[in-house]
Amino acid sequence: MNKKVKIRKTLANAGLKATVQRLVILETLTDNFSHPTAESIFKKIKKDYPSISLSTVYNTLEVFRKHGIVRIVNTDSVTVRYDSVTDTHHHIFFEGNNKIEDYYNPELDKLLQKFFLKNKIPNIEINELQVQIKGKHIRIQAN
Amino acid sequence: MNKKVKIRKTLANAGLKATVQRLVILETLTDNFSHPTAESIFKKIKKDYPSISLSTVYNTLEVFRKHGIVRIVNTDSVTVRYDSVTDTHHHIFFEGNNKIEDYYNPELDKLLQKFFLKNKIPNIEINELQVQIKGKHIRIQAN
DNA sequence: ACCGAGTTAATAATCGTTCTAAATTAGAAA
DNA sequence: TTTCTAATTTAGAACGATTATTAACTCGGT
Repeated sequence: MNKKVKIRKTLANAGLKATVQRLVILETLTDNFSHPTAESIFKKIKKDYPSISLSTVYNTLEVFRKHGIVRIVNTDSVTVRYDSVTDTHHHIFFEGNNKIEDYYNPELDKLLQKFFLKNKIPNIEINELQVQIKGKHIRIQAN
Repeated sequence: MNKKVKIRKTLANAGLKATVQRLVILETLTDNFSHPTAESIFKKIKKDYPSISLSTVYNTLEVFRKHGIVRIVNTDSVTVRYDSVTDTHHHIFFEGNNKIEDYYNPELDKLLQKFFLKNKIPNIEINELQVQIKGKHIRIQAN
């Protein structure tokens, strides 16, 4: 299925009108794996579509979040970053260059689920387990 | 060892002057397991020590963070929350009431370390693995 | 093509955090 | 104990990110 059609379908499934702004914001987000900020999404879009407003980007991202179309990535900076992938996955935080990457590993998910099934925490019904992997970006040695 | 003495020692070890403000901020933080915000630390202290400034709280927390005395807890809200426990541990995020609790489990740490030793991620030298446990607070059934 | 609810744009307001510069203070040295 | 100085604190301004407001616009159903 074509990308644009997919995006339209996502909006329709959520019961959201397919406005130009929503289409372009969601497309920007799905094309970018860098977990952009609202501001950087705005700037990227502004080039091809100068009439877009920053508040529309904020509003739209919040609407998307409420509908589970995007999620917020937890960083230790003040600004919020977005991710259009909402299924179970983890995040790699590269020290220094401020990059964030997705990390998928169903085996890890299973391992964690199993662990918390055995080691029940009282008073909580877990619905998400997410690992934050933090470290330094290194170059692989050629030898 | 007495609590106040311990706090003085922590500051001395970091090479930081033991000012009243630092002592009281660090004490507030170590007494509170609720991962407070800068603002809420400020308010708590203000009662007994009305001359404290909000910027001092911000400054001091940043100094502490740089010296590894406190760490920032990643939430998906805009405001930053602090934790005076800096050794390896995980966080439980309770949905709804906005509470955050520490979760210790050396077995989990070992499990994760072992996992990532087997499943190496290219280009990264991992120095922290932290699990975010998210879920609903529930009441245990009495039967 | 028209209508109405939903959406957007522009901008003001707010919130949390950082910066600035002058006043104060801890702690080393005399 | 007093003096000195660099470190620290204070108050408030400035800043940057986000949210709220409201009038104008538009999508999609008729």
